[in-house]
Amino acid sequence: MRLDMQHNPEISPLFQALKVIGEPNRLQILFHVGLECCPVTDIINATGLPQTNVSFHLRVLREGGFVRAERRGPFVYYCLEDPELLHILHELKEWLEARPLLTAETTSRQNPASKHSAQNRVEEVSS
Amino acid sequence: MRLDMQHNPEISPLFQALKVIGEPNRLQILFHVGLECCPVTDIINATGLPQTNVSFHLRVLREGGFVRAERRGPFVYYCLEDPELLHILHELKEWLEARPLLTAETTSRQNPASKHSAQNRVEEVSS
DNA sequence: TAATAATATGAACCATTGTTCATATAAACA
DNA sequence: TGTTTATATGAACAATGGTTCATATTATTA
Repeated sequence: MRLDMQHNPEISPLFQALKVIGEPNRLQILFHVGLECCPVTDIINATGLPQTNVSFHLRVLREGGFVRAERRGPFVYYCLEDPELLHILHELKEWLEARPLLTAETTSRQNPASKHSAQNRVEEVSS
Repeated sequence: MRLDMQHNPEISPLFQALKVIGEPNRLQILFHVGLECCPVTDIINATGLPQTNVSFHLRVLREGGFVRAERRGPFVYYCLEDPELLHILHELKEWLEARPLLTAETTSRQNPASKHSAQNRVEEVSS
């Protein structure tokens, strides 16, 4: 990535955040924690991920300010810092699911059959 | 990434989308296109990215269903598929900027000085 | 205090993906 | 038709970042 990009004040916080939540296991962890705090063991069982991997992702989420850790006896509970995040993600999810489905020609990044096909050419527009 | 994750119907479309827009150059391109279609040359000039790189990111955005291409004479104009995306991203951005700032201890992923410091330990909670 | 359970960490490894290079295609114009 | 401009593509390369392994830390309990 170009250095001057991640310091662009206009979008820097946005892409820093998207980098953190744009990872499937972390997204799954966020949704599993949900509105109720839960211990790491819970997340390990729910996701099936190895303990060390869960700890890694929890650290990224914690340092991104999305969750916080609370020790309760031998367990460390993780909680969402702000449940509002769930609303925003839900809204994005709704929007994505409402979109018209993409065709195979546009979704596949290497489909030999679609090369040079009519669908692959850009729409011609009267300028 | 685990295979069963990207096929989890609950979050799959969400993380597929976040992967696409969670890249700084693509995010910059999305914001630059904004509400008005613009030719690739415009994006090249605005971002300073090499032409071939811009084309690469435009392809990812196109195949993700975020933008569409329209040829107008010698130029190919790119347009947002749905401006609603800008609203959602703006909302996320607002929320991020409203959050309390993170301390150096929590944001730094390898700060030797902060290791084993009081801040690095989890909050103790009466269970 | 020894042993066990819960979680974190650093380093090595490996996969994904962004970048670059060379080149191809498509349209406009001389 | 030859040349120039605009954009796309495939392959090689490089970097980022996720995963695993071994081990450390912290708290509990016998």
